Amino acid sequence: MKYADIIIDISHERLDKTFEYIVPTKLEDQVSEGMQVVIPFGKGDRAITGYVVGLHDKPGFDITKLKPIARVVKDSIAIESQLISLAAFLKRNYGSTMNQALKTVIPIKKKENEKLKKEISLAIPLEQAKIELTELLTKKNHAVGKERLLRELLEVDVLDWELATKKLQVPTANIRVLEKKGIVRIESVRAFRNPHINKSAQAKQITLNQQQEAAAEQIKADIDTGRSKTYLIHGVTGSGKTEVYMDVMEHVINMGKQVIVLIPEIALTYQTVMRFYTRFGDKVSILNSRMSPGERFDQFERAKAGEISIMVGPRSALFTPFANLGLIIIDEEHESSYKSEVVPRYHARETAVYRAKLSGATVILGSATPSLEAYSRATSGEYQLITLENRAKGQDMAKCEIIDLRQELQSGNRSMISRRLMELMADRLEKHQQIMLFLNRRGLMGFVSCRACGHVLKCPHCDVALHLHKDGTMKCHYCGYTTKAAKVCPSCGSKYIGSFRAGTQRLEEIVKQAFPQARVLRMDADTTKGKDGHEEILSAFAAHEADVLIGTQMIVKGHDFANVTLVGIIAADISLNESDYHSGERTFQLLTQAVGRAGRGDEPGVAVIQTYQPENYAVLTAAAQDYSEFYKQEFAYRKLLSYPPCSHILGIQVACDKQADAIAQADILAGIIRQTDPEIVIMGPEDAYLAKLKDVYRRVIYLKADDYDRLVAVKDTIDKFLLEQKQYRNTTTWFDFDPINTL
DNA sequence: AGCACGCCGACT
DNA sequence: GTCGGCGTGCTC
Repeated sequence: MKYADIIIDISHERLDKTFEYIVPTKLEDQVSEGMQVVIPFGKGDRAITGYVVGLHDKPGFDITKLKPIARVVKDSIAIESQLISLAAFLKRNYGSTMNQALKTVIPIKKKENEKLKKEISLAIPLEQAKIELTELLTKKNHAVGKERLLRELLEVDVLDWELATKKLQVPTANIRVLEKKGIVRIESVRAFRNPHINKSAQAKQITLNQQQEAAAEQIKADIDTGRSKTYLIHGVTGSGKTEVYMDVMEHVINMGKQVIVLIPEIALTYQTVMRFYTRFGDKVSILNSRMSPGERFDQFERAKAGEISIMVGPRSALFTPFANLGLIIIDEEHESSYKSEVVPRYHARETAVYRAKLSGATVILGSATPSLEAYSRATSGEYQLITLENRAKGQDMAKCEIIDLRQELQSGNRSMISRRLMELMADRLEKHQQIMLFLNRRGLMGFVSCRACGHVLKCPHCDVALHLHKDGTMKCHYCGYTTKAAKVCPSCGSKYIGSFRAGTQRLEEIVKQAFPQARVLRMDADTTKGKDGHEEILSAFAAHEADVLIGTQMIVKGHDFANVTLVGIIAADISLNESDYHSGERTFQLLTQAVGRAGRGDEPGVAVIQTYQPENYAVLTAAAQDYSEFYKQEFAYRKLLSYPPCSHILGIQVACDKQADAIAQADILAGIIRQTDPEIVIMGPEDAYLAKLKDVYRRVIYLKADDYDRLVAVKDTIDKFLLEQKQYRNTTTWFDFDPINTL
């Protein structure tokens, strides 16, 4: 007799353990580790799905209480044991239930999303079929449907079920009868939905330059000796990291192994995807967030079936069920989208390294502005550092000018655009070259406030400002609360109340005013509403249908515009004023990327950085395009204040609809932490950044420790306590290790 | 999570 | 006397 350990598909801490079931003899050859099964659970034996995570011959529980597995879920993708250990890794290192971890690791199984295509074909030789047909015609009132079907089958080998029933109007009963007689055969074929069909593009021969060649050869040599390593390719913008990736990818694929390529969500554009298609053709599959669960499921099935060898996609593509994974590439490794925002809040970089270890695969991280985490590991020798110092085609990096906005103001210019930038813009417009203006402003603009007393109108359910919409309403972007736009200030009664327009919108007006002849495109949340809004604006700009492109971060990522010779950064220090330890790093990355947009073609580029803090190290080092200097200073700062990567942070959030309970529970947890690890640094409990969201109050506690495992230990202690405590069961607690966004 | 068991209040 | 409130406990 076999016994199975099963994780049940209910995400609740109290059920977050394995339950043992008997494997019925008739299911013994079907049940394996990773299989999805249906089991009777609880008093009423209600049918619940679960995942088999272990099998053994001896029962480990009171045998009289064991129930048998009901059935195996049909068409489920068995999670390989490797992915189960990945789930265990996520649970341990990022905090979640095993069920939540398994769900992030396995493809969403939705049977209704899986289209089955039925096909009809002849089950007998052609000659015999002809006889059958003539026999059929001798009958007086013979079924015309059958006749049509047989005639068609004499012509073609296989016939689509849909085609037969809809177009040929053959009644399904007729087909069934023919099947019973053994004349035709009906087969179900899975209809895969591959989102991209365009194969017209031609692969062009790519030759690596010396620098790229050296990088690729180094990695390939290591792969050949069978030692899996993690590489960080630090290559300046335009150095051609992608060519290096592709060269190594080809090598790995020729070895019969598979490759996962992670790219940031925002870079998942047509161009990026096409580069892989033209090089590798049908071997490539793409995952993106716009795909339906069914489409994603299909792609994972294809990967498991061995139909593809490359999966390109965002964070979640990391869990592609490849049997023989040889390489994981993480492009733009520093991007924050590699950190999950839902439990388990895993980081793709660490998780990729772990998955690679499990299957002996190699990891390549690439960035022009590596994260402090990756770069510090590279300098310590944990990762292999590869540097690409020159642009692929030998172009010079753009020249940078820093404009001190304080001086600008002193000399009477109150505009968003400095005189120097104006001057350069006029020059470029005259030369018919293109300009990009970059306003480094995140979200929260357009809120409504009173100009008399400064009162800001907030959502009654959330701790955030309401946004004014064009239809005369005010909306909360977090919960959707909508109300009529206020005419007077609810606080002081003043009628001088209004919203600030988004910065990009005002910038557009200023540019149009100053250069009435210039064609201006604006790219922000307002102008990119449609599905391909992004793409449309960018390709219009690439086709030189506009002279000036104005936008937020989204315009600085990934696109090559050969004719852009001037990049203006309107306010470099806005992101510096964000109150978390990443602000310097984020500013440096954004500025470097923005500067890197200039001078991609033959003409040299110029970048103008406008700032109120021209002496700031992030601004200075970005202007000088000096990563190592930036790294040196930023690392010293992190070291001094014990921030990652020099130390680790655990954010704990307690949420409850009753504010008093949230506060009380957070205090209790803080007490427990003090007890279990008196040495650990505790900050808080305090209100979360959004203290109230959808009428739920949130408290946060931050812990700091040099040793990650100490934080894991605290998490485990809290988990255990939560399981045992009876009070405050109405609160929910979750963890965020090394958080990227302020909780 | 869901369901049963169980011990107290206001009802046919 | 019983119906039903939701507190407590358990689920292989």
